Amino acid sequence: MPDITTTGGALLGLLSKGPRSGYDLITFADRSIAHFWPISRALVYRELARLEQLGMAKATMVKGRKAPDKRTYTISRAGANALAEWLDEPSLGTGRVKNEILLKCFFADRMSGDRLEALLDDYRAALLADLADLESITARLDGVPRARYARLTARHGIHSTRAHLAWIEEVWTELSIERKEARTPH
Amino acid sequence: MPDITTTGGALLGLLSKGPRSGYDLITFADRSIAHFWPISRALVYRELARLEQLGMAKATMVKGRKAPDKRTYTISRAGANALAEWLDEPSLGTGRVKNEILLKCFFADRMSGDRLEALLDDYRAALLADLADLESITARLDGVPRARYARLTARHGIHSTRAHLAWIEEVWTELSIERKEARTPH
DNA sequence: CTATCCATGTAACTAGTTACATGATTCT
DNA sequence: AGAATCATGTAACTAGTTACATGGATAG
Repeated sequence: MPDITTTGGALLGLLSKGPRSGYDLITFADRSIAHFWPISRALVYRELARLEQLGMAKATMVKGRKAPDKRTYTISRAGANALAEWLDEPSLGTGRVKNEILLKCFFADRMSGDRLEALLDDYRAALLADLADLESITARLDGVPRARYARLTARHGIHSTRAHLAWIEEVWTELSIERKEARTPH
Repeated sequence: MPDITTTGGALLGLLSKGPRSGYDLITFADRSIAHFWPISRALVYRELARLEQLGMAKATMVKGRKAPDKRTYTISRAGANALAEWLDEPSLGTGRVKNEILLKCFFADRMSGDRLEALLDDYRAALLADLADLESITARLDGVPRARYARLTARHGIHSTRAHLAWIEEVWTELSIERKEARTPH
């Protein structure tokens, strides 16, 4: 019944590993769940305020010595319950995937010149960077039992990224076949 | 300079193929770009109103005979320019991927019993449904030159979906190895 | 000694979703 | 005749982003 949003669930999940400030949660989230659930800074603070209001987390002010004062949040009993409930709820669908590059590719016949090729090259570069990142993450987590599920989610990223790269190659071969055909008409 | 949003670009792209009403655009988008750029109904209407206000599309009222009156939108010269500009802009990153199932998987050690298995089973079912859908789309578009890019985006979905399915199998094997180890401790 | 970064947040805006409304048509 | 569906949209809400603010620490 406690109307938990997905981002709220994510924050409760992170808090369930120990008390953290908003800032801590942001940096931690960036290096863990951001690949499949990015959260912007401002949203973290707003959601934390809401979770506190719902009684799912408790904030305590901590005087800063070499930094500004901050609020440290601790998950409450109610919060732990809500987290468990949310985790146990079935999730429908396959996840929202918004890909602007694909959108542009869909309209590629409206593009000028070889913009599509440039688009694909940029895409590949970004994917390769991602892949390297993901691979260093899994390497670091390999054989660490506590990090089992973190590693598995990174593995998902690897599978997925490689698939995107393979798709790019497919597009390139199809495009080059066409260009050859265009040079030798019927 | 005309501050075009991505969803605005998508609508202009669809309008560039011919005049359409909001309703037409919604149904068309659902069967074309929705796999990588879902747009909700209400947002289509709001974006169309904005595009009209910006002078990128022109609306004409059409009396309905067996249906309510409707506005049909036609892309304007300025709209076509904005579309071309937007398509030519570089797009950074690899696309936003929000996957609630992965998020839950990340927190699987907080889950009760075999909820993770159920989660993965649901995920697989949804992916298989998606895959069938995507395969029927590509089959339909195969060898239709006009639909070249539409087909390629569907191919992207196929690559990606298969990767997700492969990941599920990987998780299953890892989980079953662990269960075996749990039965025969050190 | 000043420019940049760390650590913390707030305020204002934009994008996206859900719920509501309506009348005609076709299905049972 | 009543229920579901088509074909349109509007209104109200929620989620997410971008821009702003601040003061101490550290690097050059």
